[in-house]
Parts: sequence; structure tokens; C-alpha cells
Amino acid sequence: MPPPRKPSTIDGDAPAYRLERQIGYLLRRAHQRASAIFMARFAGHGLTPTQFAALAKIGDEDEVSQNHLGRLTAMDPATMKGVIGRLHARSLIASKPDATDRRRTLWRLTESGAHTLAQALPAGAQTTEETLAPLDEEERRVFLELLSRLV
Amino acid sequence: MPPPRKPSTIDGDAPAYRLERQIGYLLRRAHQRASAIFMARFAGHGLTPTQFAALAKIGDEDEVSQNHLGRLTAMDPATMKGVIGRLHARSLIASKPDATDRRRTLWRLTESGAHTLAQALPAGAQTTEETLAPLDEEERRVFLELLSRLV
DNA sequence: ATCAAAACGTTCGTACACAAACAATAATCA
DNA sequence: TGATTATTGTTTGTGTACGAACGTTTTGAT
Repeated sequence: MPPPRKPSTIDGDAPAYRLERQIGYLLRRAHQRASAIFMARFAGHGLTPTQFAALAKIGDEDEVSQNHLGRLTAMDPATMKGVIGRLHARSLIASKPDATDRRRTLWRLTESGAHTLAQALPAGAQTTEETLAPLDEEERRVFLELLSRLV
Repeated sequence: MPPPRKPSTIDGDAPAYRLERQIGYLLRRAHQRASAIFMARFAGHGLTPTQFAALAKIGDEDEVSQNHLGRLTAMDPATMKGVIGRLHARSLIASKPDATDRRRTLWRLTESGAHTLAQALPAGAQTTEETLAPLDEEERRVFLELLSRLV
């Protein structure tokens, strides 16, 4: 006959809620690790992951409004404001008013910003490589495919 | 003969750095989505993902020091301090000094905290289900296995 | 027994992340 | 056209996340 159980446990000791099996928790930890690897690789460039994402997208778009850039890089307007402000304070980007929409501010790379982006780009590939190091080629492909469907 | 290329592009238009293919970016977005689902499911409980993680681990451990709890839930001491402070302010947890180590503070659930945790537990499973909804059974298994190796 | 190293918890500063509320401007549609 | 609705960008407040520096206490090595 089995021993009596505490209501909060499945068997004698194991907790009913296993934190280390929840995707939310695993995603938080994986993101923490990826960010740490990024920051180490980009230490010399002084760019955070979001700053680099914003810089790269502005480079792609040539000119882009603040909110639109936020949608392209998955940042809400309040977050975007801060990121833009820090890039602007370092003169990596410059703004001008949109000629046809007085609500908008258009942002583009400065010379310095384009140079910084070009210098930093190789570190992006290295970051991906190091982050995925625990997986082999086939596993990486599968993981990226599945992860893409969860965003 | 191919046309001249801008140094920042592989072909005519495609940028060299594709943000939406970087694991760091995808992990950030997946984590954002998982957090949003969590917050919606736990709205009635008033718990954030990290607060819930801390509460669940304290429940498992009965009594745990602040830094040790941080290691169990992947939060550094400074972050843990804030999370503990907010749970304590709501009287979900209580502290007492460690009898054998005067540096340590031991934390445990209060009656109210144990009740809140028990009430919230079902939402945890729902959060996992909804977050993984885009994947079928086999894909979920594979994804969790690979994600576990990236933390 | 002593001294150095490690661990505990705290504080400060910076950087995402997002809800909520807001004014200004633009788009839509009755 | 004129009123409603939506979008853009801003501000405030709360909550992670973490580096760096700090004082206290414990541990480890000599």
C-alpha cells in the first residue's frame, strides 16, 4: 500500500511543478545565456543585442521611422525610445522629420554608425556559432525551424 | 557579368545580417511571447514568471537562503533581492536568520504564500500548453530536448 | 591560529520590457 | 466636410537582468 501523499507532490519527493521543464523558464535561461555570449563577443563594440538589432535594421532600411523600426526589431515604442536615445547619444544614428507625416521621425545611420555596424557584423556570426555550439548541424537546423514557429 | 555590389549586401537587396535568423533574436522574441502568455494566464494571481518560479522553488525546498534560491531559479543576487522584496512586501514569504550562518537569510512560504501558490499552479500547465500550441507532440518533445541543451 | 580566499547579501547604475495614459497628427468613413 | 478612429511618439511606473563595488561572515590552507 502506498504511503500517504502531500497534495503538492506527485510521489514522495518530486514537486508537482518542475520549473526546469517549463518552456518559459528554459526560454528565459537560454535567452540569458545567448545575451551573455553576445555581450562578451560585442564587448569591444559597446553594443547590446537590441542596439545591434536596431543598428542593423536601420542599415537595411536606409531610413525608417521610430515605431516602424520597433516593429522590425520586436520592441515596443517605449523600449524603442530608450534604444534610439542611447544610439543617438553616441551619434551612431541621426534623425530628420518625415516630409509627408509630421508625427514621424526618420532615422538613418551616421558615418560613424555605418562604420560601427560594419566592424561589429562578424561578431554576429560568431555569437550564433557559440550559442549553438552544444548542437550539431542537423540539430541546429531543427531547433531554428521549431523556434521560428514559436515567436 | 554581375553588377557591382554594396559591401554590406550579399546580392542586390538581401542584407548580409538577417536578424530574423539569429538565435539570440528568436530567443528574445520567443521569450517575449512566452512571458506575455504567462502574464495573461496569471493575471488573476498577480504573479510574474520570476515571482512564480521563486514561490514554487521555495515551496519545494521548505526553507532556502536568498542566494541559493537565486541559483535554483537562475537569478543573480541583485535580481533575487528585488523579487524576494516584492514577494515579502505581499507577505507571501517570510524570513528568519540562519542559526548556523549569520550571513544567510532563510525564506519560507507563509500560509498566504502556500495558498497563492496552490491556486496558481494549474495556470502553469496552461501556460506551457498555450506557448507550445504551434507544435505537435513530437515537435514539442524534440524542441524541449534541444532547448534544454542550450541553457 | 592566522591569513587569504570565498560566499552572503546589499547598493548603485545601466539597460531592456511593457502597461497605461497622453497630445498631436493622419486616415477613414458616414 | 466633419466626426470618429488610428497612428506616432512621449512620459511615468513597475519589474527583470546584471556588472561592479562594498562590508560582513565563513571557509580553507598554511
